[in-house]
Amino acid sequence: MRVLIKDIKNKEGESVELKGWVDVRRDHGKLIFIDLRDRSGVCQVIFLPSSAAYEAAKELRSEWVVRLNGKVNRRPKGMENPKIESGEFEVAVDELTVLSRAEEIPFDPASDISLETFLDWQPFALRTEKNRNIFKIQAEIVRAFRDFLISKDFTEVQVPKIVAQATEGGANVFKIDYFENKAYLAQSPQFYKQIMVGVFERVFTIGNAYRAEEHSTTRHLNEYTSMDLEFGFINDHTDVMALENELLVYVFNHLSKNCAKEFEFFGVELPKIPEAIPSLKLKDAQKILKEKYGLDLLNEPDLDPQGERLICQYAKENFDSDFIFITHYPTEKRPFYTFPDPTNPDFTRSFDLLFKGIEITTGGQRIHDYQMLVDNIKKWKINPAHFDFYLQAFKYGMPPEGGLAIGLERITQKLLNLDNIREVTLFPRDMNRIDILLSTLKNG
RNA sequence: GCGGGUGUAGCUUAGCGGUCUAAAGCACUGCCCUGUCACGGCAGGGAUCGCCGGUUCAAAUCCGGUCACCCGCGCCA
Repeated sequence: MRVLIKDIKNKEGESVELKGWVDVRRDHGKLIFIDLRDRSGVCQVIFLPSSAAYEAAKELRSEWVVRLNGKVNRRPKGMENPKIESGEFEVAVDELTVLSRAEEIPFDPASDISLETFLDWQPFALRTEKNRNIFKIQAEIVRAFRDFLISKDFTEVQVPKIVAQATEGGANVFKIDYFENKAYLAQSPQFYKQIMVGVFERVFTIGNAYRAEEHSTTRHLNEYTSMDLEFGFINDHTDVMALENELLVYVFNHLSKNCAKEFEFFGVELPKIPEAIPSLKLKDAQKILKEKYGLDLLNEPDLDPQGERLICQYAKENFDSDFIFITHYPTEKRPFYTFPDPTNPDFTRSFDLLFKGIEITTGGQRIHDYQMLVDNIKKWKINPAHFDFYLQAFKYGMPPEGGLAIGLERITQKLLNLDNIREVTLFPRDMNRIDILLSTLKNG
């Protein structure tokens, strides 16, 4: 029976079978050490000249996959390795089977590589400790998001990614051939999650969203993971903000419990998240930027990247918060379904959440009144006939509702203080690359 | 799309007009090593310095073009 590496500490003196990858080899001639890696951790195994496996062990190289049998021994005094969980023990191997050989590895997994090399070699590069940690943390973010919402009586739904209409305007969409017709890749699950509020009252969905924007930045992807939620019977957008606040507190608590080792690896602390994340109206944020930092965006409908960075700095200095809500974006800047502020309809009951200088969430209250939606669609000069399907949900009774979306890769990136969003994306799609460089297809 | 930057062994980098017949660490090959843990020691293989052209007695090094990638901006999660 196979034993996992993390469990060998309970098997002292016993003969165990281990399976895994050769992490590194240290050949001392008469004495060969291998660091063996499996899904649970790393341990040292030792081959002595007296072992039947000794000759075969001379052949071993990095990333070979092996099965071995040996006895778990406590390491000699002074030979413990405090850096690894199994460091007080080692396995003296007497039987070795090579399950798979590996070619010479293309780079040193313990050293830094360039982003380009990482992307070129992702199927192998993801095996490094750094990358296992990144994607373990990301998986736990998703899990915490899901667990929290389920505990709040939300229902998870799956929604299509092929859509008939270029829904939201603004961002560009990918056109695809759909039999005899054109179709598009969804920019967001927006319409479907709203429709599902009429069914379940509270829903969430985690899935890919597509943006055909020709940009090359450290925070954009053409395919990203959107964590969306939407729920009914709200009073206004502040209910959505309050839920997100509670959600994030839950997520970070979960991470501190389940990913302490991984965060330690990156040398980062989890951000402090206030019980009430500070909030500014866009206009007020713009005034602060002008007065405090001399950045004049007063006539802009939004903050620019520098404005986002500065207002986050302001939040850190004045509220000791890595997070800040910006609310009340101009009506003209937001999609047609955004709920206007009754006290000043030029602005909306909408918000962005900024975290360490970038936007990680957009959300708000939506228009739930059928006639108001239809009027708005006309005002936005879109053909309401294209939205008949969506509008059914509102025609037949929709409670006041709202929701939000969190960019999974962005929150992961900022949490770990990593430079480029592609470092936290499995197989990122950007202008130049779909796994392989598109330029190599052009030329080859 | 616009602006800036970078391209030197498999990887990470040094060299930035002559001393370069291109250097180092890791990886790879061979030999040595019974306590290493990114083991160590000795030896070796591996690069027409992204590509094309120009300036010069002389170009990895300067200039122009080109290709590729990276960063910033618009836009956005």
